[in-house]
Amino acid sequence: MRLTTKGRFAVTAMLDLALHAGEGPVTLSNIADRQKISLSYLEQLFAKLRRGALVESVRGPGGGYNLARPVDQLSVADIIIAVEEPIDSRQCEGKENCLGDGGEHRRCMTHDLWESLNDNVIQFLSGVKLSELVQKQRTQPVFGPASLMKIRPGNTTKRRPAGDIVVA
Amino acid sequence: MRLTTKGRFAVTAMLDLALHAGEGPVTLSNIADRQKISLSYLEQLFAKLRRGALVESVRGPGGGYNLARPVDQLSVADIIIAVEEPIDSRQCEGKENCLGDGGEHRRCMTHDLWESLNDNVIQFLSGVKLSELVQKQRTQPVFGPASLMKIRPGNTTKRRPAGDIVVA
DNA sequence: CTATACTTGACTGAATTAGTTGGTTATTAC
DNA sequence: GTAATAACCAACTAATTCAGTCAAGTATAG
Repeated sequence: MRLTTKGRFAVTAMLDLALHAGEGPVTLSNIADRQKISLSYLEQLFAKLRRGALVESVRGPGGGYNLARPVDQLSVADIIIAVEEPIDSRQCEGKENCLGDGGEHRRCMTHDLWESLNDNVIQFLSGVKLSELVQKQRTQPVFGPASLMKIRPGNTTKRRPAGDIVVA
Repeated sequence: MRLTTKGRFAVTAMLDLALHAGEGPVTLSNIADRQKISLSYLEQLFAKLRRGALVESVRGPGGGYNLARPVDQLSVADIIIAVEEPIDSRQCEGKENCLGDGGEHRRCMTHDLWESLNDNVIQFLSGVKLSELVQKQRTQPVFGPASLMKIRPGNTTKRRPAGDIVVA
């Protein structure tokens, strides 16, 4: 998984779409205007989102895009995976002979190490559903930097410093 | 936070460094040989790691790099933040007037939304310490794709599919 | 003094990002 | 049917980042 502004754009656009769901198809021009994203760039992103079966399109006047699934079944991970093409993350293509270390371990650690670290991040972002973002956005349109901190349970390992507000 | 191969290289290199700690300073040439990373690219990365006070350098013959902190106080997040320059993540530079939505909410959602999502990922990666990676690497040099899945507690929300092995 | 090894800076080709231009289809409204 | 709408599609572009090269330094051990 990669994590760039591209994914951010996509998440933003999808959140906008979710916020206006139920009002019929949403046009990309509308999203472009509201979120200040280039229309043609949005088209590229939505081509991928459509291929990934995250959105459905309606052509012609009155057309636009709809979410292909309910908001609680669409995660941030889904979106990012759909738009960011996958990463290589190994320079040994499955071979077992990529060490000059003295032979302590047979496979290079790079591969599996990051692969699993990756899985963890994906697991995490899969837990953040569009529905949660919509709800936060609706109930609290203007919020401080810490208001979404507590979206997921599971970060109970660490006490956050005093200034932070837990919303959940 | 960004997440590219650059950060991967850095994490790999730091893990290599950690694995050879206690044997005196480690040279970049050694890391380059073992991990098959270009020496000059490593130099760039370690320049940033040094500025970020994650490593200390010893010049001259017999020199090299040492970790600046104990392995249990060095997280994956520290490394990635040090080498990947920060992302913009807002197109309204703190202004309050970035909507054409009809004025429902005053600030554009993009900014705070991703900011806090970001914080969550950082929080998560901050929990993965070098010491854990070293230990996994030492006790189980060759491991399957699922062996690091359970590094962190906290993903108890979701049952993983049957094939996966939990190591922790 | 000399070899080692870190340090710095400028520079490069390739890839990716973000965006543009210019079309073509499909569908609705008139 | 024809005009308007809006998704689709392909090629092309400027700017940035990635990954790596090259060439100089400077500090230190022996």
